[in-house]
Amino acid sequence: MNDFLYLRENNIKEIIELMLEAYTNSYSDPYDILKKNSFGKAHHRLICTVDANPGIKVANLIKKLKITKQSLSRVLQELIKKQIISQAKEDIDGRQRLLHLTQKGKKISDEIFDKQKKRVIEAFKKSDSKEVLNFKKVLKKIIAE
Amino acid sequence: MNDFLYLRENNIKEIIELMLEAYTNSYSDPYDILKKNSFGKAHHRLICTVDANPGIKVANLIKKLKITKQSLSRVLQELIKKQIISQAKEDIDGRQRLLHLTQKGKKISDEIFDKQKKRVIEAFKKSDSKEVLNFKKVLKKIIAE
DNA sequence: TAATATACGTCAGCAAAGCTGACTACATAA
DNA sequence: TTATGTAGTCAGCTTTGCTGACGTATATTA
Repeated sequence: MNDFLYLRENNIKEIIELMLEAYTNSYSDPYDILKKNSFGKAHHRLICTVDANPGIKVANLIKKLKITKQSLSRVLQELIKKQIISQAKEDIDGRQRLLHLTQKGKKISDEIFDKQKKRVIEAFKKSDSKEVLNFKKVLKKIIAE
Repeated sequence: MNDFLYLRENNIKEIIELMLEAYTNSYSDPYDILKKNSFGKAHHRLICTVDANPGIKVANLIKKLKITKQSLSRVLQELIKKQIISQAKEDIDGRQRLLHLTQKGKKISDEIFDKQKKRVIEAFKKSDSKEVLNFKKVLKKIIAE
């Protein structure tokens, strides 16, 4: 099939399943914090994405999360009302709304992150810097089209 | 905070968000194949997991996917009826059901995989074997408790 | 052997999170 | 001024998750 072992179909298939499992595990860890705040998985993904992309536009959020604006809106408006996320008009193009975590939002995001990071830190502690660097590099390449 | 750069909070947070994005992207690629077969995301995850874990028990599937047996059952029974997944009694413990993809199931899983693998192959082609090896190693460490 | 525990399946109902389509409000660009 | 682009909303639907209760077959244990 292919000269490079790591490009063999079986290896790719295995890695695709590992990504599912790693994601599922990582994003279920902060379950209690989310429940305490009456948040679900949709809120979780939204908070994480806004935290990692401060000032993101609604349109880009939709692209990243791959959901419709109606699905996003239901959750986003809820988080805006609860003052977890704030929106501000973009200066140059006044149609766009730039999203940020509020102070309150940052606090909750950090609480979520504290639970979520443990698993990753444990994994990274058992790895050397080169491995972690390569992990991140490949992740980014998978995301890029 | 920490002596090791890769253990800094900001890096961990970024990586956790990259995992969300990589998963979201990878698992949305075979959308057309799934739709063609009237399958949703739940079917997708189930097929991938059984493909990667032939002979898996229902109880272990529930643990891996982190859903209830009722949620699993709805989708699983549908795939059994459509002869995508087969179940067989375990020899030693007759209560357990071992799950496998049928021939038909393998065909569909491969169709899904063909779409899904492209993104990963592109990423791996831009990487060297060491990077891919480390990517997989770290993924596994994140999964392990 | 009889009681209990385990693995799986099922019924009913509910909640969360996704979807489509149609429409409005406002801002920008042509 | 008109057309296009960004965001928000209403209505209704499907999919995917949940809880609780119960049934059946098989193992295990007292």
